Amino acid sequence: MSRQPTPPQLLLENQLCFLFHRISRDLDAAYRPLLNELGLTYPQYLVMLVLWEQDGRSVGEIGQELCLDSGTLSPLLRRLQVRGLLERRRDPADERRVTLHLTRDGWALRRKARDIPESLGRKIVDDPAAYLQLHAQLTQIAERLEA
Amino acid sequence: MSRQPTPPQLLLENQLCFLFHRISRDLDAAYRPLLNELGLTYPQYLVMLVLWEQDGRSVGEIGQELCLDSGTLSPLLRRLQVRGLLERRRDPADERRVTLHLTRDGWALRRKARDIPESLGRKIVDDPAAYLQLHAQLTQIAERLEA
DNA sequence: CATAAATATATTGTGCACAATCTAATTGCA
DNA sequence: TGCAATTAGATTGTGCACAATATATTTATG
Repeated sequence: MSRQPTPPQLLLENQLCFLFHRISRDLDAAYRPLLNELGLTYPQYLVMLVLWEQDGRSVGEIGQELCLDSGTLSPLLRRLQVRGLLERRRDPADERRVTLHLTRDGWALRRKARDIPESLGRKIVDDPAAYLQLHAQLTQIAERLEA
Repeated sequence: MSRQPTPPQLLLENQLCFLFHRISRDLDAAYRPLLNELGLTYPQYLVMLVLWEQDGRSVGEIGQELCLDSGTLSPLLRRLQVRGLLERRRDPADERRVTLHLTRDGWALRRKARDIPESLGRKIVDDPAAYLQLHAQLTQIAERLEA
């Protein structure tokens, strides 16, 4: 039987990838109680961030911003629509496109979300300088992986 | 209407959390072609890593190692069993426990996985010193979030 | 010893992620 | 103009993640 000891690179504790995987789930769990009060999941919250920043974007534009395809976004957007947070309209200029438009309730939710980012940020790193350093380093890693 | 400009902390580009979310998915995508050749998904690969390191662990022990509950692990382990990579046995000493045991095929897969970690590691950071620094920083963040 | 509490795992239901496929609309070009 | 290629989005199917709940076994307690 091939029961040699496991080579060190196959040990879980040495793997950077698992740390990213794990932190991503930790963050999701940290967001959950806060977002529950807004009735949103984390990916739904991301879509709301994108629309709060610029309303009326299309499905494709949101997908590009969040690196998500229509298979993920279509049902997610339908749930936000059912909740009454946004409307979907066919773009008259290009009938293939569907644009999303926040409702009054969708805009109102922004006030309740205002304090979430800072609250979460503090859970990751305390020091603002470390925050910026890590942000820069991770941005570089993400872009490298997406290249 | 409440159409004040979005406060900066609600801007997607300023958020560390989204970077973690995004990198986690980028890594998943980077693993996919490599793991496809082994017929594994990334979470299945994590379970195999844990068992290669120490065979015969229980569902709960694996869950603790990977921070996963039985709702995720039960069906995942069943798929690995159906693939013939492991067997599940009721622990005779405690009939509530189910222990997992790699088959010959499960062990054989370790050889094919040997080069994956290094290949992935290089996609994240080139410099070994930077790898270690980031590993330490992320470990601290993960432990802080899980505290 | 009987039974209540705790523990280990499984099941169900919801939602995200992504590949593959499909439809409809638009664009390019011969 | 007419048709092929492209583009936008939706749908389907598989798998992960997690909350809530259920079941069976073990342990603790009176």
